[in-house]
Amino acid sequence: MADRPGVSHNEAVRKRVRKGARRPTADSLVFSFLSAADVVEARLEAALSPTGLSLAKLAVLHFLEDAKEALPLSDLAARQHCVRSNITQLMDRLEKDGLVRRRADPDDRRSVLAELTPAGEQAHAKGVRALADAQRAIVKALKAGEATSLQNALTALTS
Amino acid sequence: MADRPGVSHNEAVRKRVRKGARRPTADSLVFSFLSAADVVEARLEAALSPTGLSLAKLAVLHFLEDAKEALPLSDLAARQHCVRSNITQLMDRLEKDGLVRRRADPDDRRSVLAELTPAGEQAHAKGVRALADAQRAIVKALKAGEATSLQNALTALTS
DNA sequence: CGACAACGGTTCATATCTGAACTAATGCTC
DNA sequence: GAGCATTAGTTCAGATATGAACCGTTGTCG
Repeated sequence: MADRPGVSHNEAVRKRVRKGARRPTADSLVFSFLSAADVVEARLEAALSPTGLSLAKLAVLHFLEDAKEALPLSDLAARQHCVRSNITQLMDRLEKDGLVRRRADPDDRRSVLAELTPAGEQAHAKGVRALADAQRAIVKALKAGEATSLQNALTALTS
Repeated sequence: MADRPGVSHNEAVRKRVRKGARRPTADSLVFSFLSAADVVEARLEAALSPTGLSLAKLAVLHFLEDAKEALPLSDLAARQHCVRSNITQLMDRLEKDGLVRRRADPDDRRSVLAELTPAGEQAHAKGVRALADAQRAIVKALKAGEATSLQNALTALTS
């Protein structure tokens, strides 16, 4: 077997799902949940890949487009729910891609502002379109009732 | 805000969930799904962290314990659903932790076998216990019907 | 048998991510 | 206004992943 591209990574543990259990055990349910999430995430990532974007990169572009103005990197970290060092690196890659620019904040010399380049705006538009298509395709697999009950289960799980 | 530990990483994009939409839109459902998975995964990871294990490491230990014999690294990659280079590195770290050993395969000089050390067996036992507790706690948040309908939705999503 | 494809592992470059340590700038407080 | 905590960003080390390139080994086939 060649190195398959793939659904992948940590999905591993999750796949230990006993077949044929009628009332799902705690571990089978939890792991099939995580495994399903990996599958879904991989599909989004795959839908995005022709645009050269990842979910992480698109998120940054999206925040900037959404805000309609340059944002401090801390702000991006807060919106991304990640640590600042992650944004530093993401920005490095996005800047190398020519999709964003770093700019000094005139009002606070500690702060660095991120802004979209024209290329960044275009990439964002493409990315959003590709993503929306993929999301619709995914949700289409659910019957109406399933979508609602899934939503309820998600709320229960994270509350 | 200090760099909070946390739930984290790519959860970012997923959080763009419109509040108060009665019939969830495709993107809100998909992103709240991925976001919920991050929360759940973070809880498992947190439950495991006192044992010094990650989900990735525990999975490897689990496969070895389960097989009751040394396994070739390719085999681990297949079970983990990941590329072989990932296993090479995971094994390096596990070996540094003293939890597994690499051994030559007498029947195939290309192959390298992984086997548990006594410390690895103990770590596995602890890890499995911690994980099971966490899984039960997570599933307990679901009502009986919710668990079943969640399972159905997961099947529909990944089929 | 000898060429060559396929396999098993490693190595390297790269992408995400975290968290700790550091620097510079700002704000607060006595 | 000097001193100190806080904030913003970066840097570094390290975990987890992918995928390409590489090297022995094995197995197959003309």
